[in-house]
Amino acid sequence: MSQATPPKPTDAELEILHVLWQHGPATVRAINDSLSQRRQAEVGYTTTLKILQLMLEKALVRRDAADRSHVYRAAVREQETQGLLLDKFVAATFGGSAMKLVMQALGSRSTSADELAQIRRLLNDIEIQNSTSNSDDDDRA
Amino acid sequence: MSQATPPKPTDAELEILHVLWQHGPATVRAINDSLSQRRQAEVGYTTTLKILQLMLEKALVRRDAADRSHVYRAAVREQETQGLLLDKFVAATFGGSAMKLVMQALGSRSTSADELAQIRRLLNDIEIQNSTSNSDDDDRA
DNA sequence: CTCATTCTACGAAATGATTCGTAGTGACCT
DNA sequence: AGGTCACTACGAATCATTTCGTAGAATGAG
Repeated sequence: MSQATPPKPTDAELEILHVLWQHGPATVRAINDSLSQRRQAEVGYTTTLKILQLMLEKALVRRDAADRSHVYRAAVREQETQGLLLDKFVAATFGGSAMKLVMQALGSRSTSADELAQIRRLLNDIEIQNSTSNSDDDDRA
Repeated sequence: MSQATPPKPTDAELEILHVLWQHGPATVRAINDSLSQRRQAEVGYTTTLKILQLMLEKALVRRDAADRSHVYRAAVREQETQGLLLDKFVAATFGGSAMKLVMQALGSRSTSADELAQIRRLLNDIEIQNSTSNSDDDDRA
């Protein structure tokens, strides 16, 4: 059981993870280029390299050092990482209430009909899940 | 328009804002006590004081210095502040997609029937808003 | 008046994140 | 072989945040 959960990525680390999640394994050079595009300004090559090295220590990424230019890949899944960050954020900002967060996200933002329908579909799925896993509780309000 | 938007509060500042939002105006002493309760450990009195002084500079709080022990009050509204933080968070973590956030928040979390109903109600309200305020090709922004 | 208590103000240490410069190494081209 | 280029490793400067210690002023009790 030496598999400690990788720690919460910082902002810069998260940005690199986004690149890796989107593009798949990549060299420092490629990651740095993506990063420079994504922001408005050039990012120093060694800055990106350094962060990747720190991420390697934290086990947020793995690397293949077979070639001279190492290839990095994400070692954490997108959904899990986002869930982890979401938990922290909800705790700090909304006192732990995911409901408040959802209300705020939907309420103070323009949401298209498509998106609303998508959420409804999700709600239905969740309700089905809830009722099938919990047979004595069939409420038809 | 000299009303610059107060900056994004840090974690410690946000925690103090929570206290102020919940309890209303309070002295440093009272705030410090609430903080110490909220966490597991004692918080140094001067630590709380210092943060409040910084928050004052940033215009996150106001203070009444009439008495010897100053009374601080929140200068930013809860919903607005949460909305600001939410925007930043969604941008950094979900690439700007509030939808992904909502899906994640609802999907990977146990949500009660009550809460689901609450969200459905909110969805209905939003759809009504959308259809009444915005009929087809009538763009009155 | 004097002492103890409580307050504010401020400096500064400790920590974490981000950035970049420099050094060293290997590869490739001529 | 010699020179140039791209790469990794690493130290260190910078910046923001959080924390606390100390000093000095006001207050109230005896």
